[in-house]
Amino acid sequence: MKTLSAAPSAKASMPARSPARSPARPAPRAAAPHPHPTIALLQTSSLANVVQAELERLILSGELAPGDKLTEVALATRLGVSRGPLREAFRMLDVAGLVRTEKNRGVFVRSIPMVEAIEIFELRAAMDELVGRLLAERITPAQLKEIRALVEAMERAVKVQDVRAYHLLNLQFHDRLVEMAGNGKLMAVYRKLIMELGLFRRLNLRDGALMPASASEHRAIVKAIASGRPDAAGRAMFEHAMRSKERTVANYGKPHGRPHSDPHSTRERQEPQRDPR
Amino acid sequence: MKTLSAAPSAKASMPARSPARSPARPAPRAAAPHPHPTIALLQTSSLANVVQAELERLILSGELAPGDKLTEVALATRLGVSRGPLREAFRMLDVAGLVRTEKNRGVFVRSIPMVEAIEIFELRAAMDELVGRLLAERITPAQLKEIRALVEAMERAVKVQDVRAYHLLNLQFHDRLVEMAGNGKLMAVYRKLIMELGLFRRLNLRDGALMPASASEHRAIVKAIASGRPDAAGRAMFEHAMRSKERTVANYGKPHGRPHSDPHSTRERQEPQRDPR
DNA sequence: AGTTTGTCTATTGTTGACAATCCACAGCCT
DNA sequence: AGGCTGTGGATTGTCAACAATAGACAAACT
Repeated sequence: MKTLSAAPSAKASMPARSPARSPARPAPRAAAPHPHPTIALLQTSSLANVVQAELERLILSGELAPGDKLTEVALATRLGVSRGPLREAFRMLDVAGLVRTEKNRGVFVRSIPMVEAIEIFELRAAMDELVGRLLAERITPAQLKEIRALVEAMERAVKVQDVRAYHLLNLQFHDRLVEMAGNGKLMAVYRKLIMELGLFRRLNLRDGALMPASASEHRAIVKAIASGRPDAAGRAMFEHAMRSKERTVANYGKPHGRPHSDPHSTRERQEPQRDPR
Repeated sequence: MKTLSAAPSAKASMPARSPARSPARPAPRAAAPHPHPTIALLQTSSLANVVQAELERLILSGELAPGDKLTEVALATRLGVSRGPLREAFRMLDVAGLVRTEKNRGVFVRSIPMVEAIEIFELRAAMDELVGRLLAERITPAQLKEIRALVEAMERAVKVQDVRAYHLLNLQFHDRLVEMAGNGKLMAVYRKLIMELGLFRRLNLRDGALMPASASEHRAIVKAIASGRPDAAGRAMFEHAMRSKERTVANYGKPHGRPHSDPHSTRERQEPQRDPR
């Protein structure tokens, strides 16, 4: 099952998305049961969409870092398209919160300031509480089994101190829970928030010391959900999200070894930095 | 430093909006204390932004109704711009959820199905719960006075059976509460959801009989917030939102006099409606 | 010397033209 | 008649050229 892989980016705007919940739209066109993948892509995605997805990937992977200026001709040349579709992709990413546009000056990769990250954590907590409530009422045994497996995988990662694996599993765990809650809008907003948090480097891993705490909270969440009590499950998830926030805030300013001076550091990383007075 | 953090997202969807409360954005460039409004607009808004705002207005006012096809040349001519900026505006509105794009077929005003409206109501409930929690802790006496005035205005509207006034006051009441909560991200997402709900006609007014219930819940909300107990305030707001959802669902299918066969009915209102099997 | 003004270049904003695709309808074949 | 095929018109997708703005550097003036 590919559940997760498609999760984080998932085509923010989505012409071709809609996994289960979208009302209809069975086949992109007519009644084509097996459209060749390339054909299907051609039918649904325009250049603007592809460019948008690719830029999203570049940004979330860190290849384009917060503050970077996205020059139109340079990027268009690099991606092999003209400026038109690229600009359309810029507009999508702007609304999605991944870039910021300054008129007549250009487009820049957004950087999420601490205060905004905190806001996102709080909002996510509220949404997670709803997730817990919904799941306590409607989760199936098969789903319970699945998330228990994720929790166990996380505990193994803790034992081996594999911070990277833990991080990915953690994302997958929460994403699956949100998805299982069965509220499409909730899921869409949640993923958008997680994407923006991806711009808040300084968060990724480091300090594996607090992994155990997080892990034990996960077990408590599953237990509360399995108990079938909406209030308890909601509270468990809310508290977990708020504690994640606290942990992040606590780490603020800590000397954090740069994750890894990435090989792309040759690129210019010019913050706009106008108005120097 | 320019604190350009001013209105992080807000701008994307609603450039010219946000009446009095917008944090700052005093001078777009340099240190111009009193930029002529027209100048300021020229400095910040490109055609794509203006077009986006105008389309947003047309859609939310109902002048462009759900299902309407937005033909590029027609709209571009009507608005006096070329197709480029118009297409960029389309991409923004697409991500914002107001229109839906089908490759090689065109852009259509989205229509929110009932199930999605319900999802939005639930999500809003979760967010409102957070709003209540936050407000119980940090609301000021002046703010309390303000929202009490709104509640009283709503009660007057109920007494006179002015459904339209009540509806607007209700929107304002909740918007102010969210704003007072002091979480910018929360506010941005909340407003986006409300905008999408605006596409869910069948909701606006009608059945003024249930106004009193809604109104009394508002008073309970204010009371809970004023009491300073986060749990109580959160619960009050959550329950209110969920009851709003129930009221809407209950009205589903009821014979509802078409709001008003608007004068624009001459326009084609062609649903795509392909795939007729 | 410091400040202001003028010019120049790189980059963005906008437009119009060209290519590709879809849809409807007419004509042909069985 | 019924269904398939091909053509025509309209609309969208993409591109490249043109106009406008911002930022930087140099010259001129006080």
